[in-house]
Amino acid sequence: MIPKIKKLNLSNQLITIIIELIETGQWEVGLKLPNEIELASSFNVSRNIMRESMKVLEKFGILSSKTGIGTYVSENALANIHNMQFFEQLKSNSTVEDLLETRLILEPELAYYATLRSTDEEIEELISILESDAKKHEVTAFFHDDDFDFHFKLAKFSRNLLCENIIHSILDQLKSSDYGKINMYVEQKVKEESINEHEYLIDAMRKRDPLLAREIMHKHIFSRISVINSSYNTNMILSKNIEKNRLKKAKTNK
Amino acid sequence: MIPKIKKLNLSNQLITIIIELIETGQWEVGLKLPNEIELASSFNVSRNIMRESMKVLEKFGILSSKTGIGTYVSENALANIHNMQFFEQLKSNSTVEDLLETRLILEPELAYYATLRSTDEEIEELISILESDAKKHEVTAFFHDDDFDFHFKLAKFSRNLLCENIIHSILDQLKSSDYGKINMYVEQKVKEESINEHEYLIDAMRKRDPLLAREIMHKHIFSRISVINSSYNTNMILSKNIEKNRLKKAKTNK
DNA sequence: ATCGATTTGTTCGTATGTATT
DNA sequence: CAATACATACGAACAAATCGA
Repeated sequence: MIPKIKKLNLSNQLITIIIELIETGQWEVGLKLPNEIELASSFNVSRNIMRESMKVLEKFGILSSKTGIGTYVSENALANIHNMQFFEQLKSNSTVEDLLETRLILEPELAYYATLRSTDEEIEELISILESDAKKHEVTAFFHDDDFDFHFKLAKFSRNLLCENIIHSILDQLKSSDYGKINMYVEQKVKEESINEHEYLIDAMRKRDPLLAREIMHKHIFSRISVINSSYNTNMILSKNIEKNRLKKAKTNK
Repeated sequence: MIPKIKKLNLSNQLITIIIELIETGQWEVGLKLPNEIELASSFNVSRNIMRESMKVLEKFGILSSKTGIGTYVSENALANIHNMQFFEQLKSNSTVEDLLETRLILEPELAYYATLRSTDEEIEELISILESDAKKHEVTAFFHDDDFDFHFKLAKFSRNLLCENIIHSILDQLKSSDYGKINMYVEQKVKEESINEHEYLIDAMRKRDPLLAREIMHKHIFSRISVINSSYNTNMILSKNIEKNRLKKAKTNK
């Protein structure tokens, strides 16, 4: 095996170094940094490199620069360093299992809240998505934009912006994953089944029955996951029935 | 009212413009961009500003530059643009209500999964946190590091890295919010109550009773939220009892 | 395999705008 | 108003990596 030599560019190195300085407390929160010229010379880089790094750290809420005043370590630098690491993971490293399981956790509750908080007009919106969905008789993409829209709008109607964003990111991520590609070629029968489940959900929302809506959404996502599991990827184990196996695994791995 | 004039610096403006170009499809995914000098002149900025902007967009996984080759719009640029917006919101704009409600949704489920998936040794870890917690007889910070650790470790033991990170970010955010500061000065009685709830939860985990663990965690977070609501901030309405009022409000606001 | 063209990576010098005193 | 300190911005140049002839 030939070891891969990753040559990090200066600004990325600098970003890492500065984050470490803050994490280890050598640069305390709220600290006023020396000016750009001094900083650059103390790190032995040019001013532009210094600025490129600081620009990134500023965007992530770790540093904060004010014209004519100076640059400071942000008050919530530590929290945002973690957010940044979270972001790195979200960007590339989330497993399909984690993504699907998070949907299974979040979306039933969001259906619950959406049932309580959505307006009648908003429920009509969901119906119109479903109709445009049902009209497409051809076996098109199952995990297509309409299905995406339905789940995304429902998250929106739950009136929790944070959860809405989380779901949006997860759905985006899934679309570009293998799971998303597999879902494109699912058979017509499964597609119709899913549309039916969406219909049941809307019925529950119309009746303003949040508990029923939650239950339907849970079954819906769970069955969707199961279909994918059984037909395409046996490793994608999510079923609650086999969680005891996981438990054993965790014990033996110890 | 004097309108606030926000003078955005060039690179931030440029970042916004480029994101819009990609969102509207004018810059397609996978597109190879002109070289930095041409780009800079077409945007009427210097090459350094161009580079600062591109560096940020690269860190967010929206652009991708390779030495000697050129710069491209990333394959998952659209997903990462949304991730970036999610990040912006996470950084600063999440309401305490949304943060707490998301805990209420996630953590009971995480307790469920942690009960199924944690090792015996990991449960012991939770106990040791609790003991160091209980030892501190003085009325110290209630929402202090031990409480944080307990909830964070539990999320870790759920074996879902995505959820673990979400919870970590939320707890970080709450600590630095008004809610976090209020929580510092809660009375001894409430603190003991909370520690007891943690104990019940550990008992349920030892019995490997996931449903009970979930229920206890839900009650725990819910009661914690209620305490804050009733004693400090009547606007922080989260109780499910008053959700019907929210529903009415949503209707009338339409 | 070398050379030249292309492109990003990096540096320096200089000028401008803005906020504090 | 002037002096100072700082971030913001520009332009020219060279270094390093990559690709194709």
